[in-house]
Amino acid sequence: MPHDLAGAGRLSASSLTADVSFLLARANALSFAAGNVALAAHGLRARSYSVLALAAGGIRPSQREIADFLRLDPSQVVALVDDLQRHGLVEREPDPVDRRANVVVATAAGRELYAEASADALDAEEELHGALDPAQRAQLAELLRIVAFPS
Amino acid sequence: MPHDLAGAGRLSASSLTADVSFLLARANALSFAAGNVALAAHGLRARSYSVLALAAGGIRPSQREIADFLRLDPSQVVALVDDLQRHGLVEREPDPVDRRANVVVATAAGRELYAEASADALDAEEELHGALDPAQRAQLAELLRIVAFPS
DNA sequence: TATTGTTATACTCTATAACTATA
DNA sequence: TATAGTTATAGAGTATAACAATA
Repeated sequence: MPHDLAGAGRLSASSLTADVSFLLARANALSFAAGNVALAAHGLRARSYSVLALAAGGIRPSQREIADFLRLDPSQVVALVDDLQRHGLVEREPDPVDRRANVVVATAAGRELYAEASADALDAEEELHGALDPAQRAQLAELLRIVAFPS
Repeated sequence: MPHDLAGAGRLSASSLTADVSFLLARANALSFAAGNVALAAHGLRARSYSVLALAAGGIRPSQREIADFLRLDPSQVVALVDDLQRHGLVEREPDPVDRRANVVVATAAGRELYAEASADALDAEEELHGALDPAQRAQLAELLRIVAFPS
């Protein structure tokens, strides 16, 4: 069943409608805006939330790993971790096997805030993807993983 | 066949991997960057290319329609159209039935540049989606249309 | 009253280069 | 020689408010 592009109006006839890059950009813009609204109540934004998620996951990532995974410049990670640390949500720990590297770990307060924020973020995502059934949502995630993490 | 997140390394264990918003953001960042590289040779960027695409499609969109479709603020469209017009790629025409509105149409030069640029943009997209077969690509586009244009 | 285009402004995000300390 | 983190800076993108002309 093809989608009728209800929200697109007269311009749904444009060739952009077939452009995956454009669809990706528009879907991301909606998702990003809705996510930021949901996260604002917790003093977070999309980027700081992502860093907190990695720090709270028990993986003990280095700043470099965070930069690569989130596709941020390492200097941006510095600023984001600075901000989270200032709010007592994460700590920098020296990597015992590489004294150049910092491992970023969430504090107890950070883990708690992440739990609260992620619940709201998931609610916002539900809202955004309400038109997709669970199978479609899983399929979208799978296809996006392939595009987002090319071998 | 599940994807192994080859590019994600150790952090593929993170819960972000299941977060469609995050995957959308990362896929879009890659797509956006690759697109801008491809478009730079033509003096365009993702946003100005999208405006040119709408102007070159024969739809005669108003600036307001462009803003809604591309999810830009109307004031951003002013700047983008200004720039394209300065380069002789589009013209503003008064809408005969609504004197408030400007209709944006591509010039001959604009249509020609769009043809060249879109070929390169499609090549870049091929590169990005090389891991997807045609059926998967069509499926991704269909799912993204539903998310990008909610009813 | 509401909408289209416009100007102005501030903020966030992104990109690049250079430096330091370690490896 | 290369890599992790850091600082600094400039540019691109986003968000908001206000205004004139027109509906």
